[in-house]
Amino acid sequence: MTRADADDRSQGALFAVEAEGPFAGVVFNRPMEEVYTYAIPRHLRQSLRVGQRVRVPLGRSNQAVTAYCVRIEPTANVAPGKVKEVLEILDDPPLIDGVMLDLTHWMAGYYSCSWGQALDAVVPAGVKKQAGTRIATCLTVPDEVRLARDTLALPPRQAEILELLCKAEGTLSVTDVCRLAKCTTAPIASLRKRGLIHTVRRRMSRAPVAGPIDPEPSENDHDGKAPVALTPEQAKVLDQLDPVLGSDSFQTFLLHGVTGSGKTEVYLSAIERVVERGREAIVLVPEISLTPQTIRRFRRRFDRVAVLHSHLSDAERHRHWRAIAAGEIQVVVGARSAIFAPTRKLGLIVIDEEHESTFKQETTPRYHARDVAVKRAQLEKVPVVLGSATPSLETWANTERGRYTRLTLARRVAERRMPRVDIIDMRHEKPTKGQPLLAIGGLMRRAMTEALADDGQVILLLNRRGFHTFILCPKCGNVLKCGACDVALTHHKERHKALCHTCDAEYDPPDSCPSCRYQRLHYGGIGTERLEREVRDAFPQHVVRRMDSDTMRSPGAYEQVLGAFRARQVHILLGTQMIAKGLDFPDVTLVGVVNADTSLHLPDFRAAERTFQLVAQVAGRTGRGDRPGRVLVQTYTPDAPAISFAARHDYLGFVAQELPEREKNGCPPFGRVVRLIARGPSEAEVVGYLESFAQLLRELADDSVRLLGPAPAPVMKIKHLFRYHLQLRAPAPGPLQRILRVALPLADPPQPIELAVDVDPVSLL
DNA sequence: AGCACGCCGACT
DNA sequence: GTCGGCGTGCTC
Repeated sequence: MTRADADDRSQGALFAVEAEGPFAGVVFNRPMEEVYTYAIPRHLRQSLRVGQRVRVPLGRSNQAVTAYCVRIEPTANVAPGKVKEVLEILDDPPLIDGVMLDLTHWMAGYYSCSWGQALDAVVPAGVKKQAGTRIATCLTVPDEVRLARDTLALPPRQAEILELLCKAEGTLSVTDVCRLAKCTTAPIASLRKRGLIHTVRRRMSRAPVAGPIDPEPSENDHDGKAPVALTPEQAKVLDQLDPVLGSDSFQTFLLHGVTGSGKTEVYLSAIERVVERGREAIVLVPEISLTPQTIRRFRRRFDRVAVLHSHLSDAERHRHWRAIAAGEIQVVVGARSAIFAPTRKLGLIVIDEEHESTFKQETTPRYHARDVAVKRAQLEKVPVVLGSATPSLETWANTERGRYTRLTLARRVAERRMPRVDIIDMRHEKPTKGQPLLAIGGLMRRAMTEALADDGQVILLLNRRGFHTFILCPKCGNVLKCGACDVALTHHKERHKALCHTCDAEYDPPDSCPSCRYQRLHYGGIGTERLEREVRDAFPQHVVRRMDSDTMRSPGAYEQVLGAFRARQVHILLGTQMIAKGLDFPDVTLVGVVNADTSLHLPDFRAAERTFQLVAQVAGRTGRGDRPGRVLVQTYTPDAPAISFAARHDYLGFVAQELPEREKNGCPPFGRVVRLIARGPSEAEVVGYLESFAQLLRELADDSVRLLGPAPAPVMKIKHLFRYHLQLRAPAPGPLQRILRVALPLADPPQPIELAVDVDPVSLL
């Protein structure tokens, strides 16, 4: 097929070929459900494999588009006149193995996207673009020339080059030869002309020698590979895991271990046994936990670790992918998408902090990496370990139902105690008259003074960025909002801007009310920036550092601050969620939760669960050394179960309290939710569309399915687009999937309106 | 998702 | 008379 043919629109029929097997079944990265059948031209028949990407002509214009080959079959089940030919194979070897094909097929059904879209989410962009490689012309010497080369009378340069090529290991490119023989391309061209060497176009790594995957054999490496003595609890858990590790059987474990109980050591020991048996492990952690500390721990224990951060370049990601696919890696550590790592002989999957909502992808396909991991483990016939101090209620319910096996670490390592947690009822902390409201109450301040005097370090959590969290007109009651979003603006004093945290729009802080022109706007609410100011003023002798997404913008800032905190050059570390998870600093003797209520009153059935998790997690950051730790929790709702159970380290109590609430409302884990979000520039059209969609769903739904809405989404407008949603709830996922499979193709949104389907949503905002 | 086809309004 | 708006439907 020539280029001219491909460009000629009127000759589409020329692309259809006489049906002659075998045929390739391909899927597209588009919302097209079916598998399309293409003929395989003779010259590709030997090389085409399932799991490769191909270029195929599509549509009347026969535009060449990329597709994934998902099967090869002897006969075509389509009208023969329609079948066209595969144009080109893009990958060799295939990118996707059989298990990943099955996994993506399952994802497509479960998360209501096309198979091609699921496949496209699995392959990193850098791999698709073949980043870090280029096409080079390689030179080969035919065997008869190789043997007879001494008998040939050649000019000196050409003889030299031929000798070079014959002795070289593997093939050399034109540029390699020029460099080695210190010549131009002229003698090479002459050799080619005489037919003494041949050329092959080949894709090569751009870097002459690929650098090491594991660049930093860290500073104190000596304590490295020595096995660590396990606590009796850890040893018992490992004994329970051991028979399943490397046994080719699927089983899901929940490792429920309190903060500081040594879950990571259990993972490491389990992975060690898997690696000893020649298998590989995938470890998923929330992005925020990919700290140098965590990474170092894995690198000390294993020789070949691939760490997949979000900040890898396309080329680095590609290199890692290839190394994993080549079986050169023992352990893959990474965030969400690392669940798709192309391991060769997977032996174990670990999901650390399995309750974390960052495992849910918020763009199509909206998969949950924990649930995908369980499915992958099932397909690979390997065990999967979900670890958490505060398991999600879904996972907990699965242990109660006997689907998952529960393993418990109830005690901290080294006989350390859980920290004492005191709740401070802020309703009794009266602000001094005439003074602005302070973030830190008297009790908190005193405890900080004591901890610091005792040479301890302090962590303060406040889950809100900015200086003031709202700007209000006291005359007309107007709260200043983003022009594009239905969201209150946050005042960032350092940047002299009022920011929208949803669309990142920046405004100059107004000095009068935009609606009534009143001059004395009230700036209120406390964010991390203001907390920092207050703490610096109150503790001028101590070094204070703030960690939130504003101060952590430059690469390396995170490591820098944590390093300084570890070295005790920083005494008080304050910040958002960022400081609540996974940090392990032995000298932290006080953790203060500045406002435990921030996440408690959100319109989301998981609000209580989130609050419980956050308080319990941050409380776990103290008492990790020889000294006991203490936690203070400031709240206006001290009786909220999420807070009081967290204060008592009582996960089971919280679960026993929360589950009946969920059951009453048919919320997970007592049912499945699918959320449909429509957005568009015209509110009336968005509502109209969702209303008609809801009508269709009501007609299709059986009695087990409940439909809620349409209703405005809690954040009703983002970037000038109105958002409405509706929810489908049912006891089991089956009926919901069936309804969607029928309804979605019948209810394509009209022009500018977009519809997102969120199966098992983690956020309802 | 693209992209062609088709059926109605303002222009050389 | 045509150029071009974007609604509808198909893609092996």
